[in-house]
Amino acid sequence: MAKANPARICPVAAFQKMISGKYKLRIVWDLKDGPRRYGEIRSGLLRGTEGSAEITPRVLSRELKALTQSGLIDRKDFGEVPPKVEYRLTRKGKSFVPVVAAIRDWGDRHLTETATLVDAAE
Amino acid sequence: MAKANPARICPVAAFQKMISGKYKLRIVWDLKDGPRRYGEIRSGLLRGTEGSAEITPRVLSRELKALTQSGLIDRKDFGEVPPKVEYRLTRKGKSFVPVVAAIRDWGDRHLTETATLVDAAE
DNA sequence: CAGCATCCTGCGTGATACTG
DNA sequence: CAGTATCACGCAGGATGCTG
Repeated sequence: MAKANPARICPVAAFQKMISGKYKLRIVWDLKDGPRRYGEIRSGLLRGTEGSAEITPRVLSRELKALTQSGLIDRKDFGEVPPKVEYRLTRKGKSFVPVVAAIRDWGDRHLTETATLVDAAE
Repeated sequence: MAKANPARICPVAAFQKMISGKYKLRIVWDLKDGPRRYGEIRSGLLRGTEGSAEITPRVLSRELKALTQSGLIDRKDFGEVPPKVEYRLTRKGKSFVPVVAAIRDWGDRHLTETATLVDAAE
């Protein structure tokens, strides 16, 4: 705890900041099975997104960059000519997967359909 | 692996939607110890928020309303004169606490201080 | 294929003032 | 005390078009 900061930052707040954006969590989840190319990630994100407008490169690019900066994923650029780039989880990213799993798990049980009010009765 | 659903909404997306907003997660966390009044929640949120501008009533009110609609918390209005309102976790909300705990836990280990790039090296 | 450059828009968040 | 009402603004996020 060599953190003599005036106001310790809340881990939850930091988390929210880190995964802010519609796709970050899903990207991490997608990468849990191994490295994926830019296009693969893009296609993968289309499934499961109801109305699903195509995710624009600008947005995806941004998310990937942010995730890279957060240290969750790693960008591997294979030489040149037809561009090929792979993204994969870093150690930190892998350690994060269980958390996403917990989120998915909970979401599966309490969200995704009827939910919202069902067991709020208590 | 009951995964036979057709146009299923992604649980992760649903989760993100549900906890969108800077304070929702922290509110839930705050309420894990028991019911709290509006003002208490408000004060509680100030601690830990670095630059921390006072959270405006408008925002807090909105978050609380959203959480109520999500079925995570419950609003209990004691009669009238001087207004007293308590918020507490519903069953669903309580079931959500462990998830937040996981998030906090992970955040404590990988965020909150230097982080960001430290072990991205791998 | 894997992006970047520009423009545009909605909404989340904050500031400020008022009320039952 | 526990909110609501208005105004204002930055930024996430989508649409299009271009490139090495």
